[in-house]
Amino acid sequence: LSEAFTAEGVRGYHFRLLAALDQYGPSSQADLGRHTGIDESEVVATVRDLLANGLARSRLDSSDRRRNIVTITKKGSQTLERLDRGLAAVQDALLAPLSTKERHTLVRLLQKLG
Amino acid sequence: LSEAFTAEGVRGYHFRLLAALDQYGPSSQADLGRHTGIDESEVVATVRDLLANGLARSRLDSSDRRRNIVTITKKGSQTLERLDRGLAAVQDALLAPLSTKERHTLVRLLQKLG
DNA sequence: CGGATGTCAGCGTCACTGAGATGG
DNA sequence: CCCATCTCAGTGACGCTGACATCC
Repeated sequence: LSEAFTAEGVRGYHFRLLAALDQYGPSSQADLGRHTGIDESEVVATVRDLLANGLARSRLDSSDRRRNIVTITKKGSQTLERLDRGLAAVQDALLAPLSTKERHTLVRLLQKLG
Repeated sequence: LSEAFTAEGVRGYHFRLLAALDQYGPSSQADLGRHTGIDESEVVATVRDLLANGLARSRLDSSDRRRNIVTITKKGSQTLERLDRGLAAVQDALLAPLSTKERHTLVRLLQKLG
């Protein structure tokens, strides 16, 4: 499950932040925390990792100097794509015992829970 | 969810070990690890907590002096019962959005995955 | 000898708390 | 003054690895 993550030198937090950056575009760290549910104190360290690995870059918001606008890089997008493919493969293997109809039912029931 | 645990001064590992002791009776620590899926190195520390809190007691197996036979105490059983009731309440609240039929379906689908 | 048991030390991830500095 | 943002330090639970001594 996580061999794809360690192969990319990435943890779950990195993946979730990359996915949020890809989905919402350049975001402040506070927004990243809100979109991913990751605590602000964790976002700080995780963004720092992404910057160090060239998966994202950041600049100060000129109109609000508190904000750190984080943007995904091309390298980050490529890494995210590989992680997405690996995740899809793992999910397929995990859900293999279920038929297509059963998968839909499972998703529906789990969504009802929250 | 976990307020019932902290109220008893207990973590998930404590609960799982108490439940295993209640279900299987006096067990060696190795057996506890196998029954609960908790790593041996974690069983060691967790059993030590249970002993310190009077929730379990242990003695050496006279026929195999490597083994530590752990037994649940009356206090441990009472604590387990309270935890069980608290857990049942939380589960009921969590599954409230589902009908009885839907709960059965969910359990069946999840069992297929595991 | 090989294998099982118990113990210990350590690491990594996830999740949270509290505090502080800066800026709107 | 109040609030948002960012940063840092620390704690706890969970899960694992490697090592070691003891005993069967």
